[in-house]
Amino acid sequence: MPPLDFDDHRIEREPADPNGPPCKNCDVVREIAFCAALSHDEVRRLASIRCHAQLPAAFTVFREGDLADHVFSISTGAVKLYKLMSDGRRQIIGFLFSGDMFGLAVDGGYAYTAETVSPTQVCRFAHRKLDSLRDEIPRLEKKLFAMALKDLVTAQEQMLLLGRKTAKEKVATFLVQLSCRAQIQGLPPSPLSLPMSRADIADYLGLTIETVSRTFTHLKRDGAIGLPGPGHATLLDIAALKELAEGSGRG
Amino acid sequence: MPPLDFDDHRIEREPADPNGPPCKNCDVVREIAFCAALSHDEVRRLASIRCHAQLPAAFTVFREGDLADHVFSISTGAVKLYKLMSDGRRQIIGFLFSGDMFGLAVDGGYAYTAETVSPTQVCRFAHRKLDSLRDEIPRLEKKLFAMALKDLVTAQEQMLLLGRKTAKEKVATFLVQLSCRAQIQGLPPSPLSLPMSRADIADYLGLTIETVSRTFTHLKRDGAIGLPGPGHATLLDIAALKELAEGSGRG
DNA sequence: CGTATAGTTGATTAGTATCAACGCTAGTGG
DNA sequence: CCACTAGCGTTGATACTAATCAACTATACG
Repeated sequence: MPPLDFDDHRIEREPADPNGPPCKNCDVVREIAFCAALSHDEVRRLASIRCHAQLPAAFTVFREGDLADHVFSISTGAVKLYKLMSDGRRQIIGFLFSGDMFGLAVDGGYAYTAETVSPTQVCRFAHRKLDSLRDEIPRLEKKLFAMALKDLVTAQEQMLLLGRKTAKEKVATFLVQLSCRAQIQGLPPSPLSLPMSRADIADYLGLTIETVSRTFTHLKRDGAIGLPGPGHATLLDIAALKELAEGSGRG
Repeated sequence: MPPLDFDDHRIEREPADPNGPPCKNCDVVREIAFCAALSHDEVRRLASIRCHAQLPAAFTVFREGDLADHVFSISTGAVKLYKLMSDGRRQIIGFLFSGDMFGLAVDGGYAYTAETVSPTQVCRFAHRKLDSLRDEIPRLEKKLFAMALKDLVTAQEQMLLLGRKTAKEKVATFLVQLSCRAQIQGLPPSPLSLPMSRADIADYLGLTIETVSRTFTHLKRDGAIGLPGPGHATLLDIAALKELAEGSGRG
């Protein structure tokens, strides 16, 4: 159990004055995905209700069922979202990285637990304050909508993975996902950083730790990947991995 | 392959005149979930861009990857949404019933195929026309957002099912889902209508036809359900089914 | 230096999938 | 009117993937 509350890690809070000078962190805020389409003034208004924090690894941001009073945006780092069953079985709903948002909820309660994977910088927005901005800035509302839809499409893709793919296909898909994700962030597709543990990967793919480990080993023996060290992987044959991910893993 | 286009089943089209009298189908339109929160005038404007159709069973409304030009709302009947892999493996993303919407998409292409399970009445809205209404009616935008979020929460719940639940838990969850759904529609929770085939249920739960059939039989032997005939099930011990659904199925 | 944790590998088991046969119902056509 | 066929669902036998149980290594930590 993390002993600290979110606010113990709070770094700064922008002044609420909407007529003040552009905040010194506008560059950072602008990078945040759901600010990308906004005007300078709109970004400033958004920044005025924001609250920054640096969180350590394995920090629980909120738990499933908690009152959903804030929305979060990741500046740097990685976060996992998961659901638990009463006997401890866990399903990781998604891994999130720079620019991703989380914490939107229906009926006032978060639908999943959010926990940092590595040290992570986040922005926090109070739902109450964000709601009024959403009313005033239609583009913000539309952007949030688009992000929710993209999450939905991603979740549906993951349902196909969980319900119908083999272990090998699952792991290949996971690696390709991370590779694509890295490229979107302007990073190279191949020396891949894997900040999450094998247990996290297993709970994301609906497998056990052992099966994930074995499958990594198999892919390495096949020459598809390299495992230079813990927390890292090189994709040696991305085409083969993509083929596997799309369904050639049942022969 | 369905030989007919959607338009071959079109029944009527509301007049576009926003000053005309309330359309004779306002009752029907009002029932549609995403109209529920709207004013009479707003409903009329929505109705003016709507197009009704009666579709037969097993009718493909659209395919994954098709240009996403319309959003659909179910008046009566049932629809399944699914994704296919190249070798034919299928994952059903969701079963939809009266009041449910589908067809929202990102990047202009549908992310899944939509097919009727039974004869189904739907409303169709052109994205192009709906978009301008969304700009004019903030409540409509908010309602659509809320529905997308609800779909996201449902998808995440299903990810837990697919990744971590046993066959027995999956089937129990499925039955409880349908039962809750029936109650929301004002129907009794127990004599349950199962319009979808065993194959559909299997592809929804990430199982095979045989395992679904066997699991139904087991639940029947346990006294939890009754199977009076094809397409129907009675929930004899809903409490036990809910318990199973939440995770007591691994003993 | 001892301990804890993450990861890998091996042996065995178990839960579903696969393959196969059969019954039931509905629609078809003689 | 009744065989014939096709599709769906059930049941049984067997196979196989991935889980479980267990041992071991490597690394980090106090």
